[in-house]
Amino acid sequence: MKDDHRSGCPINLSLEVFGDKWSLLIIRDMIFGGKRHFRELLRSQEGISSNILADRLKMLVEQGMLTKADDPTHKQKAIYSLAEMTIALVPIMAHLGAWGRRYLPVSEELSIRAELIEAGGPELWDRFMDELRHEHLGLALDGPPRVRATLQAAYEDVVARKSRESAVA
Amino acid sequence: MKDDHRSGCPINLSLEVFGDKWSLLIIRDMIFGGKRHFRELLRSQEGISSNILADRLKMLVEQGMLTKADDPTHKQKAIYSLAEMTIALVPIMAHLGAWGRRYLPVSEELSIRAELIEAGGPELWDRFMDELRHEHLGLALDGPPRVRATLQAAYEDVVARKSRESAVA
DNA sequence: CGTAACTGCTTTCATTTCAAGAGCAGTTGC
DNA sequence: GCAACTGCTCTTGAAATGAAAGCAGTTACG
Repeated sequence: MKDDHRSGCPINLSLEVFGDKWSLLIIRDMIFGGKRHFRELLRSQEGISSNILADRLKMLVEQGMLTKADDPTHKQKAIYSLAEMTIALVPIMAHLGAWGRRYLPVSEELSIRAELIEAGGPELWDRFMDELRHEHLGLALDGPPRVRATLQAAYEDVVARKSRESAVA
Repeated sequence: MKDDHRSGCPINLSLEVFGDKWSLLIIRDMIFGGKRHFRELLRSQEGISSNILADRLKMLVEQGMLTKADDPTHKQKAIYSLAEMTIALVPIMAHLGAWGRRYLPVSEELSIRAELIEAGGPELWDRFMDELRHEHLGLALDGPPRVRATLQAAYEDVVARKSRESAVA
């Protein structure tokens, strides 16, 4: 019915799911930024516009990458959650970040997370994926979550330091 | 001058380079299909059209992902080569193929390569990357290249088997 | 109770990109 | 000599994108 795929190649099919300029950024913000709501996702570094965001969220939900639920705390809020297949992208995000850091003109504050994730290696990725499964899928987690908090703290340290430096200059 | 990037985030910058529906397929065909010429790349599984192919090749060359040279055997032929930064995408391609194979409706013949690459693990990837460096960058390689040939043979086996099966049915 | 801020979108419209196909100026093999 | 091949380019219509404004509520707060 919906099988209008260009080919059955795994790489092609993957690109059909998130091979555009925005889908992976939304997923990035959910994974590393902990964002769950429309208005949060709208405040991306790159300035996605609301119609595109709405469209991509809809497609990602249709494709099983995300799920959408009502937020019990607010009748108009929707909560988006990562599905397992999206959590499984963490290693790819890690590689992608490492690759970008190595070959492209990244900024320091926006690549500190990528640096830590690269340094942490597969063990950190697994730990992080378990945290995400806990947050988004309700699975048990032993010990408190800490990976994203650590990444976030490192990011804020860099921002604070840069702010101090530019104040001096 | 040309720094009109949406942000300095490594993932975003990576997407600005190959975050579209075609660039990675071109790279896939060069890496796994051994394609080097325009007309070869035009015969992709997915049917890229010539203007898009021309545009993407131009952009990939501009961004340093590929290099273009005259083919000594034919005055009108151009040879495209992978740059190191593109060879460095092999692990990402491997993960991407593995992910697609796990979560998307891939076809058997087009995913056999992904299966072998996943099974081979980082050691196979490194070996393959050395072969690519040999082919595209002229670096030394000890022993004969064999990874792509092995992948190709496996692909052809599946195609042959499927052809036999459908002949019976 | 009033009101300002916030909720997830939708609509509009101009601009850009994509896609299919035909065509082209040569080059090559036979 | 001629058919097949070379890497593209051009044209044309369709589709996607992006900025901005707007909307029908809901909620927090004084």
